[in-house]
Amino acid sequence: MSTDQPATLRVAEPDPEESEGRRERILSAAAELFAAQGFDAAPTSRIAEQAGVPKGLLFYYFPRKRDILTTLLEERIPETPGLQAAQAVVAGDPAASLVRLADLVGLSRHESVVLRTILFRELGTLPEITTYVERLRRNLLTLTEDVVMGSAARPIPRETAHKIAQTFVAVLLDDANTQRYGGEGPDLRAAAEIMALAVDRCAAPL
Amino acid sequence: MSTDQPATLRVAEPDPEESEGRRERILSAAAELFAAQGFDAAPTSRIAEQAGVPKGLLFYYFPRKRDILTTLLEERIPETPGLQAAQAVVAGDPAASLVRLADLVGLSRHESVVLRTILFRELGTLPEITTYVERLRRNLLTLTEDVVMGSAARPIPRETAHKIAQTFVAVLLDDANTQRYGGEGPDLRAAAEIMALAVDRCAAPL
Amino acid sequence: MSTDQPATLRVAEPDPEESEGRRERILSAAAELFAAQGFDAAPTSRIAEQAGVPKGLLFYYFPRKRDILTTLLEERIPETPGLQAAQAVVAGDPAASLVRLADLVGLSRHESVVLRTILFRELGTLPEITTYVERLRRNLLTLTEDVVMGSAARPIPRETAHKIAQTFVAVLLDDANTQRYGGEGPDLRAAAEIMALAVDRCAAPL
Amino acid sequence: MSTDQPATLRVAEPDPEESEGRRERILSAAAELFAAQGFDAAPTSRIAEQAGVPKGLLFYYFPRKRDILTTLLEERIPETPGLQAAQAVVAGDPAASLVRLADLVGLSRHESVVLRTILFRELGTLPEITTYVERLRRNLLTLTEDVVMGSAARPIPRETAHKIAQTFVAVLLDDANTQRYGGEGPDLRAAAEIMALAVDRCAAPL
DNA sequence: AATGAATGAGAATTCATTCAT
DNA sequence: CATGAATGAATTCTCATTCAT
Repeated sequence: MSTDQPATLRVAEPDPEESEGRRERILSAAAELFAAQGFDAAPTSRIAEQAGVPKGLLFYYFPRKRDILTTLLEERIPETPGLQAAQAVVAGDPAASLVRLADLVGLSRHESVVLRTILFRELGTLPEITTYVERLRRNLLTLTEDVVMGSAARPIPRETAHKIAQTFVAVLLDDANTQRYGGEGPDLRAAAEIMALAVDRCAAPL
Repeated sequence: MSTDQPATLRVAEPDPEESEGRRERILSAAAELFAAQGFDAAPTSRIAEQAGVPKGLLFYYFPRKRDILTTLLEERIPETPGLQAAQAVVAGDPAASLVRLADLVGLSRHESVVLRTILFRELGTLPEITTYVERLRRNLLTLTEDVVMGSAARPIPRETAHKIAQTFVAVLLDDANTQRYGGEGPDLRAAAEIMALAVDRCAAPL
Repeated sequence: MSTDQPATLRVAEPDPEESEGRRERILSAAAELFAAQGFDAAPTSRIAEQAGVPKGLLFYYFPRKRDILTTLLEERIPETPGLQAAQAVVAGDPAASLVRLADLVGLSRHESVVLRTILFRELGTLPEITTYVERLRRNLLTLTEDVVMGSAARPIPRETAHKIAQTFVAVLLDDANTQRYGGEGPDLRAAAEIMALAVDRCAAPL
Repeated sequence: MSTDQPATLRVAEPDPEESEGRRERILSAAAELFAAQGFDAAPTSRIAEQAGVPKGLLFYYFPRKRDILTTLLEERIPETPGLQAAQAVVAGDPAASLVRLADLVGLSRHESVVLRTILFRELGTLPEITTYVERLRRNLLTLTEDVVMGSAARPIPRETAHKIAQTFVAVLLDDANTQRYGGEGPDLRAAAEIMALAVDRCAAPL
């Protein structure tokens, strides 16, 4: 009885190496290496080695090397679908709202950084990547625009909100891009404050 | 007779193929190919072919392949040295000034795009590239800050100018990055207008 | 309850896919693929796929890949055992007799062509194949010689009949070989007529 | 002076291994191996080894493995172009003429046998091979027909000559095919005699 | 100074075969 | 009996780099 469930669990995940599942370990190792050296420069043999699996297994799961990359896109990269503008809105405080939004989309969450690095590096080599990045920008645009509209103390023209969104999304993406190489990027909080000033200025009847 | 051979030498330069100099042609061909397919995916043989020079010559001028890349960085990438903030300033009109600045630094001039593409793609692989991009950002920051300060109708705090500069430079760089793959990036003019609103709001005594 | 399972077993055979038996389906698929692309170029995985059986089953029935080939030779290639010269003989008409013989041995029957293709292609790689082809030629020689002797209007020397047989069998085999690639081979009827002329000439007292 | 020409020659071909030229040695080694084990089963590494050249050189001369095969076809396989029917004709003796023709086309000359082996084996895999074999058959047909017409003691109908040619060419090709595996093929002399009988029979007014 | 033939260290990928279940 | 996940040896091919001339 006490052996029932525990036994299964104990046997299922016993080997520390097996804890993640071999297919997943290949994906993780590949993500790490693609990010560090680029897709072309990362040999499949190294991926297998780092994942601790035989070389043949890579091609059992992913017939061609690029399938590893596209699978990474499909399975590992978080979309922003569930995210609602309302979750970020701090009524009457656009600056705080935008900072919160940035936090929620989490482009700079560590786990994301590795994948984002691959994304920005390999941009333009695979159509899938271009498509993904374009969709990401569009999603962020809509989200940001809604947050700006929703958090403004007084109503502002949608057109202005749109321009602000364009600006802020660029900052968001430039920030993500900067993190690829650990450089000093834009200050998200500062940008949010500037956006708030613009909101304020344009809302004010003057 | 003795004049015969020298004549050939004298004529050597006008040859259209020779017009640019073989070393330069190698660099141009490499730039094109690195941008199009990435550093790793561009074979030296293709570079030689496209440059119209024998393969051996590549390694005569550039002992290792990566030397072509670093030379490209050193010799071909325009710095922003001569540029003075004053050249961009349109007194009293921050928006126009920023647009003008963007134009002057010319990150999106066609010639630049090729090199920028390489830069952003190979970011993180060569330390030289990281160094260059960081310097570029710093230069742009200073320049932008000065332009904002110089074009504001009424004085604004330097701290605010700094934040605006951070924001606008991010937009500038995100725009440059977008051009790598021909995607739709931020609208520079819109961003400039937003910056102007912020300047206005913060300058206004309210 | 106890009838439940057995019922399933009883129904097992009618399944259209099962109609031929899985082992037979493997052989058929292999024959097709070996003929189309050659033994080496036909992967076992494709054979299994085309046969609609799991890959493991191949090696259950045929421990090594070449066992599929040898089994094909043993079980699928029609010998000419039952065939009697008398069945082909049209008395007094050697030409018609030879054409009839060609028809009876049926080297060019569609089903045979596939196997013959493999045979001629893989000739020299497996000793079994060489043996088979040599036996085939000998059988055909005897058969043809008898048909020539039996159909000649007037008696001819066995030696001449032997030479005619050698010639006609060569035509038969060259014809079979030609069908491998769908090329235009010899005209069997024309060859038979020529043989008849020779018979006639040598039988005639002049 | 005396050192001038001889020196060059002496240095040019000194190494016994170099005597044939490396590119040629690759082709010879490949021919041998393709004939012995088939195109697919002969690894490029073995070819290089047998030719005594580094593996990379194969791909320097022949970018893809199949280029070795097609080059063999283009450069090593003797066409029958210069051959004139007249060269084989022994007036009034069709049998001798046909034997002589067989000798002149030399399908069974040792050097040819290796290449012919490849040809017949790989028939159907490369279109170039099919084309070549079809052209060969056509050339032989014309040649044989002319020899038959030219050597007949008394005139015979061209149609009959054509049928005889079809028959004899089939024997020729079957003979070549047989030599692939060292089996016992048709007797060319016997076939020639039979052809002569047919010529005789059909020329005779009876 | 210039060149192109040559090389060998890998690269991605394939595939027959094994074996635990 | 049957299976499909797993493996590693082998294969074709690429390419930066060298070097004799």
